[in-house]
Amino acid sequence: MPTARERARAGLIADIKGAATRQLATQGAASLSLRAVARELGLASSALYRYFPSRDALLTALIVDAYDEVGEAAETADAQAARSGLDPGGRWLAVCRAVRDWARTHPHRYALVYGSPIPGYAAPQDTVAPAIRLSKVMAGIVVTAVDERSLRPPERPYLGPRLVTPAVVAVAGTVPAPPYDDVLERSFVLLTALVGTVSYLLFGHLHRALVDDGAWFDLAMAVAAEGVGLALPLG
Amino acid sequence: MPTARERARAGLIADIKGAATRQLATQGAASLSLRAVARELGLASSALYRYFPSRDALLTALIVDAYDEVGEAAETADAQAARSGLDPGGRWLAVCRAVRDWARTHPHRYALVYGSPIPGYAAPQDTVAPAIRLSKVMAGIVVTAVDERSLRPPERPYLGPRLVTPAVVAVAGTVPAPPYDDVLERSFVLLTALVGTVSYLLFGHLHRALVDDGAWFDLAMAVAAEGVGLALPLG
DNA sequence: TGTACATCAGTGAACGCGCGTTCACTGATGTAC
DNA sequence: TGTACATCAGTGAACGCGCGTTCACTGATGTAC
Repeated sequence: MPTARERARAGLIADIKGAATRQLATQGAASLSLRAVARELGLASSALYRYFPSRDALLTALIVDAYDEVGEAAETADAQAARSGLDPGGRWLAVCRAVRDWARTHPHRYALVYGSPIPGYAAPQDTVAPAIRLSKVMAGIVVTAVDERSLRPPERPYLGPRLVTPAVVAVAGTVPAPPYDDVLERSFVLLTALVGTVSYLLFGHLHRALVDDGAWFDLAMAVAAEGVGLALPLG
Repeated sequence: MPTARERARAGLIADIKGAATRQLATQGAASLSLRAVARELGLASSALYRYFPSRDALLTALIVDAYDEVGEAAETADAQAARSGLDPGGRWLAVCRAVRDWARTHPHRYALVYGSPIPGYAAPQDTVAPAIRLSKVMAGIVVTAVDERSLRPPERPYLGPRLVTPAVVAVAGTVPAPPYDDVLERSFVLLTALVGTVSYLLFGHLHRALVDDGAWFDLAMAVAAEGVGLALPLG
């Protein structure tokens, strides 16, 4: 059982992250201010140093949390879709929508992890594991589709040398046999299309270009997945 | 003929933009500082107000220039590919590579326009026309592919109501007849996959994931284009 | 070609404000006997 | 159960620095006659 001090500490860490997150919305990550956070909480700015050794450490905590929430949203959506009996295509569409919805709800936290890098900030090793949770979900779905032979083999397979590193193979857990041996290379497109499309929508590049954002998003994910051989359920 | 004053003015405007662009690399757009720009040029900070009415106006100029350079790179690559007798797939791959190369050469200017929005900055109308130059190139290629019947019709066509606004139709110049009547909706995926992939590479999300960035980029563009029915030339 | 005047470029001080981090300190909470 | 001591939370002043924008001004360049 935690002591009163420990509980107070955990609570204040959460409060600090909450206030910092609220600041992201108005200031952006680059000008996240410890003093402003302290002000909002009614603390002396020096008090924050009891909880985070520096501004960058606070940023790292926010980044880790954001990756973890995106990853969890994706995992939950995938698990629920699988339980509902959906095929890999249905599972991936569910994941795409979950990521899109999380980004809509937390646009500034999405930008924190999938937007431009923060100048002067270098992400430490701690962010790597949370960052690849989404990739793991994607890889799991693709491998399932390969295993159950529901993935359409590529019309024009890639025949050159392997383009992904052993680290990627380790995340996926396997390299399928032909005609699916280029599937790891190909399936990164699912991720870049997802992140690219969500960013495009969120950052306003499709302002006044679309009548129905939601319907178009589903179609865009289906079109991108078609290139990988994955059929998404539509309409 | 321009007077000495006019020439000096144009030169100094270029110098200011150059110094500001150099600042982007170390500070990021959000903390672009007029005083630092003035310092680099050996001017009083107040002198900049003779050239730009505010910090945001300087930012707008940088954004317009960046969009224009991306657009011009795309237009040039497309024109040259077309002159070399390449088909629409070859032209689009050339455009993708040109955008990727420009982004590699000017990572911070790329982030300025395709990265996270700058907090507190609202892009004025002046940025719209330069921003859609790339889309126009893409639309031109797709329309050509439709016209010459080299675009593979969608396996699973989208049958619902139109999802793009009349403004988009105006940029493309036409809405093709079936089976290509959903091509405008589908072909935005070319853009989001391009921008998403370049961002992924540039912002470090594929750090240590790829053995050969260039070969994988080509493959990724080909996979995304396959979903739209466009065949890119590979290896 | 020369002069009078208007325009423009650039200065430097000022306004009012912000920041991250360090440090010696007070007072409260927890722990070992 | 009570006491002595160690640990931790939070303070407030200080260091040394930054910012955008305004304003009255000097001196140079351009223009009309």
